[in-house]
Amino acid sequence: MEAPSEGLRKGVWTAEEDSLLKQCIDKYGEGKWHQVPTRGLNRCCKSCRERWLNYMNPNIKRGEFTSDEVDLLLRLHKLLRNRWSLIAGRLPGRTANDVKNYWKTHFGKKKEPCCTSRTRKRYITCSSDSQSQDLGVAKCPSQSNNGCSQLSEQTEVCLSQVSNVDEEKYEFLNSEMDGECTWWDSLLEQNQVANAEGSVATTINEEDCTSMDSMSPMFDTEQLWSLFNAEG
DNA sequence: AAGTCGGACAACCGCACATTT
DNA sequence: CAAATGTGCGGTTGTCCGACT
Repeated sequence: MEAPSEGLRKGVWTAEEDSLLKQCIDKYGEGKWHQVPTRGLNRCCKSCRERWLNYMNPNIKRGEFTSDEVDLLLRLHKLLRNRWSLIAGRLPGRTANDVKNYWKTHFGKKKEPCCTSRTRKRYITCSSDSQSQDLGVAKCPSQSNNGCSQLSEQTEVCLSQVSNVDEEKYEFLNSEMDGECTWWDSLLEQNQVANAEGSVATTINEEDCTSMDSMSPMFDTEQLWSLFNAEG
């Protein structure tokens, strides 16, 4: 199954290893991870994959999360829970690891983001001229060819209300999320009406939105995103 | 100035799923 | 159909570094 770990390097990647990895990706392309360790890179294929997907991939956006990204992240987490890859798929340039780390850092500990007296090295960006314009819309990983419109209007609605003050932002986001069930229920309700004639039906319409974990295994995320799109 | 604390993030690990043989 | 292999994902850990004492 997994490659034997004897003799394979672990820990922080060096610039030389990064360079070797990039050469391998250039040659074999993404997805041929088992080829990489054969190119003089003494790392297991999984490590190579992670390094590329989480750090070296040119599509990755570094730096602070913008306010609309945070807003979207909160909404998506409410809906999807810890499906970090799905959430990341809706945040262009962000990886599942990024999203996961950000969530745990800022929200996972039930910590008020501003209650600390320390000035942290990273902040939630709340500028009114956020990068939302540059961000455009999130793409569907499974529909990466043409992408799809994602929550953009809802996000803009939120953005228009986001304050430059962290406390206000946090409270606002919380209040927004408190209304998420209503919004979600409404979304499902609309879909039910739209599908009343017998077209594709969602399997989650009976679910309380606070208990997504108990969702039917038949739950189809693509249907969910189509609902998102239809709503936005 | 030095030591400590804690946040942020990169990387590791184990498991599950998909694909191939 | 079952085993082997490859890949993806989420949870956890380790390290770095800035802020504080």
